[in-house]
Amino acid sequence: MKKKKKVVVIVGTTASGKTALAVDLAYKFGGEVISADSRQVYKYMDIGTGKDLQEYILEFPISNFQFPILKFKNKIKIKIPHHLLDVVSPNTSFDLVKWLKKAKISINDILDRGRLPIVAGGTGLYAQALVDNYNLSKYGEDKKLREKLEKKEKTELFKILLKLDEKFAKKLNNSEKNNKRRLIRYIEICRQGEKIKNKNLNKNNEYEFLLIGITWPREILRKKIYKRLIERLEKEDMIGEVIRLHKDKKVSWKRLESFGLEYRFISQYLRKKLSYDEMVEKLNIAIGQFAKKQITWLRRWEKQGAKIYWVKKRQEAEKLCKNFLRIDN
RNA sequence: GGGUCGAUUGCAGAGCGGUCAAAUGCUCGAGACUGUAAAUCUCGCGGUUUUAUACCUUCGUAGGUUCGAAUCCUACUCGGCCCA
Repeated sequence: MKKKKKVVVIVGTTASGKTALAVDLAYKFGGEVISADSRQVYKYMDIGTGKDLQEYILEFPISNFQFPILKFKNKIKIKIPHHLLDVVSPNTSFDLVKWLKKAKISINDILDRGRLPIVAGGTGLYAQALVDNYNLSKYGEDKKLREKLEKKEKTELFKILLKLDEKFAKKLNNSEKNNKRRLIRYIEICRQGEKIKNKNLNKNNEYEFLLIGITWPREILRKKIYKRLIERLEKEDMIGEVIRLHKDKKVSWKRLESFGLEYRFISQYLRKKLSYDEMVEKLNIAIGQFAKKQITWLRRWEKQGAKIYWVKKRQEAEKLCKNFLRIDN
Protein backbone atom coordinates (compact mmCIF):
# COMPACT_ATOMS: atom_id res chain seq x y z
CA MET A 1 0.00 0.00 0.00
CA LYS A 2 1.23 3.41 -0.99
CA LYS A 3 2.08 5.75 1.80
CA LYS A 4 -0.11 8.83 1.95
CA LYS A 5 1.25 12.32 2.20
CA LYS A 6 0.60 13.73 5.61
CA VAL A 7 -0.88 17.13 6.20
CA VAL A 8 -1.93 18.79 9.44
CA VAL A 9 -4.98 21.04 9.38
CA ILE A 10 -5.85 23.49 12.13
CA VAL A 11 -9.38 24.87 12.29
CA GLY A 12 -11.20 27.05 14.78
CA THR A 13 -12.88 30.37 15.24
CA THR A 14 -11.45 33.80 14.77
CA ALA A 15 -9.30 35.01 17.66
CA SER A 16 -8.75 31.46 18.86
CA GLY A 17 -5.01 31.34 18.29
CA LYS A 18 -4.77 29.19 15.18
CA THR A 19 -1.76 30.99 13.80
CA ALA A 20 0.19 30.76 17.03
CA LEU A 21 -0.49 27.05 17.26
CA ALA A 22 0.40 26.47 13.63
CA VAL A 23 3.68 28.31 14.05
CA ASP A 24 4.48 26.35 17.17
CA LEU A 25 3.82 23.05 15.46
CA ALA A 26 5.78 24.15 12.42
CA TYR A 27 8.77 24.89 14.60
CA LYS A 28 8.55 21.60 16.46
CA PHE A 29 7.96 19.37 13.46
CA GLY A 30 9.76 21.18 10.69
CA GLY A 31 6.69 22.50 8.99
CA GLU A 32 5.43 25.41 6.99
CA VAL A 33 2.10 27.14 7.36
CA ILE A 34 -0.54 27.44 4.67
CA SER A 35 -3.31 29.88 5.38
CA ALA A 36 -6.87 28.71 4.71
CA ASP A 37 -8.44 32.10 4.93
CA SER A 38 -10.55 33.75 2.28
CA ARG A 39 -9.49 37.26 3.26
CA GLN A 40 -5.85 36.88 4.16
CA VAL A 41 -5.10 36.11 0.53
CA TYR A 42 -5.41 39.82 -0.21
CA LYS A 43 -2.44 42.13 -0.17
CA TYR A 44 -2.57 45.25 2.00
CA MET A 45 -5.31 43.76 4.13
CA ASP A 46 -3.26 42.87 7.17
CA ILE A 47 -4.73 44.27 10.35
CA GLY A 48 -8.38 43.73 9.48
CA THR A 49 -7.83 40.15 8.43
CA GLY A 50 -5.66 39.42 11.44
CA LYS A 51 -2.68 38.16 9.48
CA ASP A 52 -0.48 38.47 12.55
CA LEU A 53 2.68 38.45 10.46
CA GLN A 54 4.87 38.94 13.50
CA GLU A 55 3.61 35.68 14.92
CA TYR A 56 5.53 33.79 12.26
CA ILE A 57 8.77 34.99 13.72
CA LEU A 58 10.04 33.13 16.75
CA GLU A 59 12.77 34.55 18.95
CA PHE A 60 15.23 32.58 21.05
CA PRO A 61 18.21 33.49 23.19
CA ILE A 62 21.37 32.80 21.25
CA SER A 63 22.58 30.14 23.66
CA ASN A 64 20.05 27.47 22.91
CA PHE A 65 19.31 27.96 19.25
CA GLN A 66 18.62 24.93 17.18
CA PHE A 67 18.80 26.04 13.59
CA PRO A 68 19.79 29.63 13.19
CA ILE A 69 18.40 31.60 10.36
CA LEU A 70 18.86 35.21 11.29
CA LYS A 71 21.16 36.47 14.00
CA PHE A 72 20.09 39.55 15.90
CA LYS A 73 22.40 40.81 18.63
CA ASN A 74 22.12 38.17 21.29
CA LYS A 75 19.01 36.58 19.89
CA ILE A 76 18.22 34.51 16.92
CA LYS A 77 15.02 34.85 15.02
CA ILE A 78 13.41 32.03 13.17
CA LYS A 79 10.90 32.83 10.54
CA ILE A 80 8.39 30.12 9.85
CA PRO A 81 7.54 30.15 6.14
CA HIS A 82 3.95 30.89 5.31
CA HIS A 83 1.94 30.40 2.15
CA LEU A 84 -1.22 31.83 0.63
CA LEU A 85 -0.96 35.15 2.35
CA ASP A 86 -0.87 38.19 0.07
CA VAL A 87 -1.40 36.33 -3.16
CA VAL A 88 -3.78 38.70 -4.96
CA SER A 89 -4.65 42.37 -4.96
CA PRO A 90 -7.86 43.42 -3.20
CA ASN A 91 -9.54 44.23 -6.48
CA THR A 92 -8.97 40.76 -7.89
CA SER A 93 -11.78 38.31 -7.38
CA PHE A 94 -10.79 35.24 -5.52
CA ASP A 95 -12.62 32.03 -4.76
CA LEU A 96 -12.49 28.49 -3.54
CA VAL A 97 -11.09 27.02 -6.75
CA LYS A 98 -8.21 29.46 -6.88
CA TRP A 99 -7.41 28.75 -3.29
CA LEU A 100 -7.50 24.99 -3.76
CA LYS A 101 -5.14 25.13 -6.71
CA LYS A 102 -2.63 27.24 -4.89
CA ALA A 103 -2.98 25.28 -1.69
CA LYS A 104 -2.25 22.00 -3.41
CA ILE A 105 0.77 23.45 -5.14
CA SER A 106 2.08 24.71 -1.82
CA ILE A 107 1.39 21.44 -0.07
CA ASN A 108 3.22 19.43 -2.68
CA ASP A 109 6.08 21.85 -2.71
CA ILE A 110 6.45 21.61 1.05
CA LEU A 111 6.24 17.82 0.98
CA ASP A 112 8.80 17.63 -1.79
CA ARG A 113 11.21 19.48 0.40
CA GLY A 114 10.58 16.94 3.11
CA ARG A 115 8.72 19.28 5.37
CA LEU A 116 5.30 19.15 7.00
CA PRO A 117 2.45 21.20 5.54
CA ILE A 118 0.28 22.79 8.22
CA VAL A 119 -2.93 24.27 6.90
CA ALA A 120 -4.46 26.76 9.32
CA GLY A 121 -7.41 29.01 8.81
CA GLY A 122 -10.91 30.06 9.61
CA THR A 123 -12.60 29.55 6.29
CA GLY A 124 -14.32 26.25 6.91
CA LEU A 125 -15.33 25.76 3.32
CA TYR A 126 -11.76 26.02 2.10
CA ALA A 127 -10.41 23.60 4.65
CA GLN A 128 -13.20 21.11 4.08
CA ALA A 129 -12.95 21.29 0.31
CA LEU A 130 -9.30 20.42 0.58
CA VAL A 131 -9.64 17.67 3.15
CA ASP A 132 -12.76 16.05 1.68
CA ASN A 133 -11.42 16.54 -1.82
CA TYR A 134 -14.50 18.22 -3.23
CA ASN A 135 -15.29 17.35 -6.80
CA LEU A 136 -16.30 20.80 -8.02
CA SER A 137 -18.16 21.76 -11.15
CA LYS A 138 -15.98 22.48 -14.13
CA TYR A 139 -17.96 25.63 -14.86
CA GLY A 140 -16.74 28.76 -13.18
CA GLU A 141 -17.95 32.30 -12.80
CA ASP A 142 -19.88 33.81 -15.70
CA LYS A 143 -19.82 37.50 -14.94
CA LYS A 144 -22.31 38.58 -17.55
CA LEU A 145 -24.79 35.94 -16.57
CA ARG A 146 -24.49 36.82 -12.91
CA GLU A 147 -25.08 40.48 -13.59
CA LYS A 148 -28.13 39.66 -15.63
CA LEU A 149 -29.60 37.28 -13.09
CA GLU A 150 -28.81 39.59 -10.20
CA LYS A 151 -31.59 41.88 -11.38
CA LYS A 152 -34.23 39.18 -11.17
CA GLU A 153 -36.35 38.25 -8.19
CA LYS A 154 -35.57 35.10 -6.30
CA THR A 155 -38.86 33.50 -7.27
CA GLU A 156 -38.03 34.12 -10.89
CA LEU A 157 -34.61 32.60 -10.44
CA PHE A 158 -36.15 29.57 -8.86
CA LYS A 159 -38.47 29.14 -11.85
CA ILE A 160 -35.52 29.28 -14.21
CA LEU A 161 -33.75 26.62 -12.23
CA LEU A 162 -36.90 24.56 -12.13
CA LYS A 163 -36.91 24.48 -15.92
CA LEU A 164 -33.26 23.60 -16.16
CA ASP A 165 -33.24 20.82 -13.59
CA GLU A 166 -36.61 20.15 -12.05
CA LYS A 167 -35.50 17.28 -9.90
CA PHE A 168 -32.69 19.23 -8.30
CA ALA A 169 -34.72 22.42 -7.87
CA LYS A 170 -37.51 20.62 -6.10
CA LYS A 171 -35.12 19.19 -3.58
CA LEU A 172 -33.82 22.57 -2.48
CA ASN A 173 -34.65 23.61 1.04
CA ASN A 174 -36.24 26.89 2.02
CA SER A 175 -32.97 28.52 2.84
CA GLU A 176 -31.56 27.84 -0.61
CA LYS A 177 -34.73 28.74 -2.45
CA ASN A 178 -34.49 32.20 -0.94
CA ASN A 179 -30.81 32.60 -1.51
CA LYS A 180 -30.33 34.50 -4.74
CA ARG A 181 -26.61 34.03 -4.78
CA ARG A 182 -26.89 30.27 -4.50
CA LEU A 183 -29.67 30.09 -7.06
CA ILE A 184 -27.58 32.04 -9.53
CA ARG A 185 -24.65 29.69 -9.04
CA TYR A 186 -26.89 26.68 -9.60
CA ILE A 187 -28.26 28.22 -12.78
CA GLU A 188 -24.73 28.97 -13.88
CA ILE A 189 -23.91 25.28 -13.74
CA CYS A 190 -27.22 23.87 -14.97
CA ARG A 191 -27.41 25.95 -18.10
CA GLN A 192 -24.26 24.20 -19.28
CA GLY A 193 -26.16 20.96 -19.07
CA GLU A 194 -24.26 19.76 -16.05
CA LYS A 195 -26.17 18.01 -13.30
CA ILE A 196 -25.52 19.47 -9.90
CA LYS A 197 -24.28 17.00 -7.40
CA ASN A 198 -23.84 18.52 -4.01
CA LYS A 199 -21.91 16.52 -1.48
CA ASN A 200 -19.85 15.31 -4.38
CA LEU A 201 -16.50 13.99 -3.19
CA ASN A 202 -13.55 12.45 -4.92
CA LYS A 203 -12.52 9.20 -3.41
CA ASN A 204 -8.87 8.30 -3.14
CA ASN A 205 -7.54 11.41 -1.59
CA GLU A 206 -3.80 11.38 -2.02
CA TYR A 207 -3.31 13.04 1.33
CA GLU A 208 -3.86 11.97 4.88
CA PHE A 209 -5.04 14.71 7.18
CA LEU A 210 -4.92 15.32 10.90
CA LEU A 211 -7.66 17.75 11.89
CA ILE A 212 -7.01 19.80 14.98
CA GLY A 213 -9.63 22.22 16.28
CA ILE A 214 -9.19 24.98 18.82
CA THR A 215 -12.12 25.94 21.01
CA TRP A 216 -12.96 28.35 23.74
CA PRO A 217 -16.16 28.74 25.72
CA ARG A 218 -18.24 31.33 23.97
CA GLU A 219 -17.99 33.90 26.76
CA ILE A 220 -14.21 33.79 26.79
CA LEU A 221 -14.14 33.99 23.03
CA ARG A 222 -16.32 37.08 23.15
CA LYS A 223 -13.88 38.77 25.49
CA LYS A 224 -10.92 37.84 23.34
CA ILE A 225 -12.68 39.21 20.29
CA TYR A 226 -13.46 42.51 21.97
CA LYS A 227 -9.99 42.93 23.37
CA ARG A 228 -8.38 42.23 20.03
CA LEU A 229 -10.75 44.58 18.26
CA ILE A 230 -9.90 47.48 20.56
CA GLU A 231 -6.20 46.80 20.21
CA ARG A 232 -6.31 46.79 16.47
CA LEU A 233 -8.34 49.96 16.46
CA GLU A 234 -6.29 51.88 19.00
CA LYS A 235 -2.78 50.52 18.63
CA GLU A 236 -2.57 49.18 15.10
CA ASP A 237 -4.39 51.82 13.09
CA MET A 238 -6.86 49.46 11.50
CA ILE A 239 -8.89 52.45 10.36
CA GLY A 240 -5.85 53.84 8.57
CA GLU A 241 -5.53 50.55 6.74
CA VAL A 242 -9.06 50.88 5.38
CA ILE A 243 -8.47 54.50 4.40
CA ARG A 244 -5.33 53.47 2.51
CA LEU A 245 -7.15 50.66 0.75
CA HIS A 246 -9.75 53.06 -0.48
CA LYS A 247 -7.52 56.04 -1.30
CA ASP A 248 -4.24 54.51 -2.43
CA LYS A 249 -5.30 51.09 -3.65
CA LYS A 250 -8.54 52.30 -5.19
CA VAL A 251 -10.70 49.72 -3.51
CA SER A 252 -14.31 50.86 -3.84
CA TRP A 253 -16.61 51.20 -0.86
CA LYS A 254 -18.78 48.53 -2.39
CA ARG A 255 -15.87 46.15 -2.57
CA LEU A 256 -14.86 46.97 0.99
CA GLU A 257 -18.43 46.29 2.15
CA SER A 258 -18.34 42.92 0.44
CA PHE A 259 -15.30 41.87 2.45
CA GLY A 260 -17.49 42.03 5.54
CA LEU A 261 -16.66 42.64 9.18
CA GLU A 262 -13.82 45.11 9.77
CA TYR A 263 -13.80 46.36 6.20
CA ARG A 264 -17.56 46.66 6.05
CA PHE A 265 -18.12 48.49 9.31
CA ILE A 266 -15.06 50.71 9.19
CA SER A 267 -15.93 51.83 5.70
CA GLN A 268 -19.43 52.64 6.92
CA TYR A 269 -17.88 54.67 9.69
CA LEU A 270 -15.59 56.47 7.24
CA ARG A 271 -18.59 57.37 5.15
CA LYS A 272 -20.24 58.76 8.27
CA LYS A 273 -23.00 56.19 8.23
CA LEU A 274 -22.04 55.13 11.72
CA SER A 275 -20.53 56.95 14.67
CA TYR A 276 -17.31 55.57 16.07
CA ASP A 277 -19.07 53.97 19.02
CA GLU A 278 -21.74 52.44 16.85
CA MET A 279 -19.09 51.06 14.56
CA VAL A 280 -17.22 49.44 17.44
CA GLU A 281 -20.41 47.99 18.88
CA LYS A 282 -21.75 46.61 15.63
CA LEU A 283 -18.40 45.27 14.54
CA ASN A 284 -17.88 43.53 17.84
CA ILE A 285 -21.26 41.86 17.54
CA ALA A 286 -20.64 40.92 13.91
CA ILE A 287 -17.31 39.29 14.71
CA GLY A 288 -19.01 37.29 17.45
CA GLN A 289 -21.68 36.17 15.01
CA PHE A 290 -19.02 35.23 12.54
CA ALA A 291 -17.31 33.08 15.15
CA LYS A 292 -20.62 31.36 15.78
CA LYS A 293 -21.04 30.61 12.10
CA GLN A 294 -17.56 29.17 12.01
CA ILE A 295 -18.53 26.83 14.81
CA THR A 296 -21.71 25.88 12.96
CA TRP A 297 -19.67 24.98 9.91
CA LEU A 298 -17.32 22.83 11.92
CA ARG A 299 -20.19 21.05 13.64
CA ARG A 300 -21.73 20.39 10.25
CA TRP A 301 -18.47 18.99 9.00
CA GLU A 302 -18.28 16.71 12.00
CA LYS A 303 -21.83 15.53 11.38
CA GLN A 304 -20.73 14.64 7.88
CA GLY A 305 -18.12 12.40 9.38
CA ALA A 306 -15.02 14.50 9.98
CA LYS A 307 -12.89 13.62 12.97
CA ILE A 308 -11.74 16.86 14.52
CA TYR A 309 -9.48 16.58 17.53
CA TRP A 310 -10.41 19.49 19.76
CA VAL A 311 -7.55 20.79 21.86
CA LYS A 312 -7.20 23.35 24.61
CA LYS A 313 -3.44 23.42 25.01
CA ARG A 314 -0.65 23.33 22.51
CA GLN A 315 0.85 20.29 24.22
CA GLU A 316 -2.22 18.29 23.27
CA ALA A 317 -1.78 19.36 19.68
CA GLU A 318 1.89 18.44 19.75
CA LYS A 319 1.08 15.00 21.05
CA LEU A 320 -1.51 14.46 18.33
CA CYS A 321 1.00 15.50 15.71
CA LYS A 322 3.67 13.25 17.08
CA ASN A 323 1.38 10.24 16.86
CA PHE A 324 0.11 11.22 13.47
CA LEU A 325 3.60 11.46 12.05
CA ARG A 326 4.80 8.25 13.66
CA ILE A 327 2.13 5.89 12.36
CA ASP A 328 3.18 3.59 9.54
CA ASN A 329 6.69 4.98 9.37
C1' G B 1 -43.02 70.60 47.13
C1' G B 2 -46.40 71.52 42.51
C1' G B 3 -47.34 70.10 37.47
C1' U B 4 -46.70 66.81 33.57
C1' C B 5 -45.40 62.56 30.71
C1' G B 6 -44.05 57.69 31.09
C1' A B 7 -43.29 52.40 33.11
C1' U B 8 -44.80 46.51 27.53
C1' U B 9 -41.91 39.68 26.79
C1' G B 10 -33.07 40.33 26.82
C1' C B 11 -32.78 45.66 24.50
C1' A B 12 -35.21 49.43 21.57
C1' G B 13 -40.16 50.18 20.52
C1' A B 14 -45.62 49.53 18.50
C1' G B 15 -50.23 48.43 20.66
C1' C B 16 -54.60 52.34 23.64
C1' G B 17 -61.46 47.65 25.58
C1' G B 18 -62.25 41.73 22.49
C1' U B 19 -59.20 39.28 16.25
C1' C B 20 -52.70 40.15 22.02
C1' A B 21 -48.28 35.77 24.11
C1' A B 22 -48.71 41.04 22.15
C1' A B 23 -46.24 44.52 15.34
C1' U B 24 -41.29 45.72 13.94
C1' G B 25 -35.94 46.07 14.41
C1' C B 26 -31.78 44.34 17.17
C1' U B 27 -29.53 40.88 20.45
C1' C B 28 -29.66 35.76 21.32
C1' G B 29 -30.28 30.43 19.82
C1' A B 30 -30.45 26.66 15.97
C1' G B 31 -29.46 25.69 10.99
C1' A B 32 -28.54 25.78 5.28
C1' C B 33 -24.78 26.56 1.87
C1' U B 34 -19.39 21.96 -3.41
C1' G B 35 -16.37 28.21 -7.56
C1' U B 36 -18.40 35.50 -4.02
C1' A B 37 -18.12 31.74 2.28
C1' A B 38 -15.71 37.51 6.98
C1' A B 39 -20.32 36.34 1.61
C1' U B 40 -25.40 34.83 0.99
C1' C B 41 -29.79 32.55 3.00
C1' U B 42 -33.65 29.89 6.51
C1' C B 43 -36.07 28.88 11.08
C1' G B 44 -36.96 29.79 16.37
C1' C B 45 -37.22 33.22 20.42
C1' G B 46 -42.98 33.30 27.88
C1' G B 47 -44.30 28.17 29.45
C1' U B 48 -46.84 23.37 28.85
C1' U B 49 -48.68 19.69 26.19
C1' U B 50 -52.88 15.79 23.04
C1' U B 51 -48.67 21.24 18.29
C1' A B 52 -54.03 23.50 18.67
C1' U B 53 -59.20 28.82 15.81
C1' A B 54 -55.52 24.46 23.07
C1' C B 55 -54.38 25.61 28.07
C1' C B 56 -51.46 28.36 31.73
C1' U B 57 -48.51 32.71 33.46
C1' U B 58 -47.20 37.74 31.45
C1' C B 59 -47.53 44.24 29.57
C1' G B 60 -44.21 48.58 37.12
C1' U B 61 -47.28 47.05 42.11
C1' A B 62 -52.10 46.64 44.45
C1' G B 63 -57.10 47.25 43.92
C1' G B 64 -61.48 48.59 40.89
C1' U B 65 -64.92 49.17 36.42
C1' U B 66 -66.50 45.62 32.57
C1' C B 67 -69.30 39.62 29.90
C1' G B 68 -64.05 40.85 28.62
C1' A B 69 -58.30 45.15 30.30
C1' A B 70 -51.50 45.70 28.11
C1' U B 71 -55.45 49.04 26.76
C1' C B 72 -60.43 52.63 31.25
C1' C B 73 -60.44 54.36 36.80
C1' U B 74 -57.92 54.87 41.82
C1' A B 75 -53.78 54.54 44.99
C1' C B 76 -48.79 53.44 45.45
C1' U B 77 -43.56 52.72 43.64
C1' C B 78 -39.94 54.18 40.30
C1' G B 79 -38.05 57.28 36.08
C1' G B 80 -37.95 61.66 32.44
C1' C B 81 -39.14 66.73 31.74
C1' C B 82 -41.07 71.54 33.43
C1' C B 83 -42.17 75.05 37.46
C1' A B 84 -40.67 76.23 42.37
